[in-house]
Amino acid sequence: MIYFKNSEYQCSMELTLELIGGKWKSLILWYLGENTLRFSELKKALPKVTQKMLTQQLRELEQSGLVNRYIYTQIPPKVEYSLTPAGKSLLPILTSLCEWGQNYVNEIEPSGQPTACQADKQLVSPK
Amino acid sequence: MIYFKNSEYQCSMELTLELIGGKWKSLILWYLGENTLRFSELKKALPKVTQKMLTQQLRELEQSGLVNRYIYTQIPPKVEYSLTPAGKSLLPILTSLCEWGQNYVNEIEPSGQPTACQADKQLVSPK
DNA sequence: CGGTATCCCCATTGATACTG
DNA sequence: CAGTATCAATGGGGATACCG
Repeated sequence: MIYFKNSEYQCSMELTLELIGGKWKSLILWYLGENTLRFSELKKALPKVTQKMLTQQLRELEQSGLVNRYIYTQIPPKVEYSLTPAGKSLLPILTSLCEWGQNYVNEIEPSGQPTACQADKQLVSPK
Repeated sequence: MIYFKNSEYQCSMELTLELIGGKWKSLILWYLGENTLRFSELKKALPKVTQKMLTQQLRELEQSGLVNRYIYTQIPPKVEYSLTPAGKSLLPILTSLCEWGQNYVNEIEPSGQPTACQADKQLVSPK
């Protein structure tokens, strides 16, 4: 049994899922990657996530120390998000997961269009 | 954009999360590991999951081709679950996630008790 | 034992409006 | 622009009962 932040977990996997198992968390971490993105950029990259949800999940990731939040005190406001070292340390694993998903699709449906992990992300980064 | 099973996904990560992002799916895959477990054993290993949820998540994992379900036609019934090759191919990544979680805890709370991934699982396997 | 089938609640999420 | 605040709705998930 693991005790952490007033909760108990049966195993490390359960704890890990508490940190990144939220509905959109892995996806947010993945799209942040090595980049620094403004809130609106993140919102555009994740159109299926509502503003409310995005804010909420970002706050939790921030509490967990996986995401940095930098506020420019100006009007109109500007807020930038990036991964902390702890967050970045997760990226290799997320890459593996992504590749696993690609292999899965290719084996189930070999007819499908070729997919590429990095290409996915580049679709959203250029202005 | 990736099309798969009548749904469209923005990237491979989104697809992967569809497969294993369910509330308990990663945990189920993790506890199955290389083992073959009966429904009741799985239920005991995951006390926080209700029978309904466990059944439901297992069905979805089965549909996705990650879990085998073998039914002994006898009374009382006996059903055994195990990972398919596709499911097992995920285990190294789950192990990495687990280890990442341990490192995270140790860095945030160095005072904590030593944790071990494998030890976690052994707690539930003996009788 | 390993499930369905029902009922039902409340937590998560969405939609909308407002603000520094 | 990047949020909060509020209210409303939906469906995820719990509890219970029953079945092959």
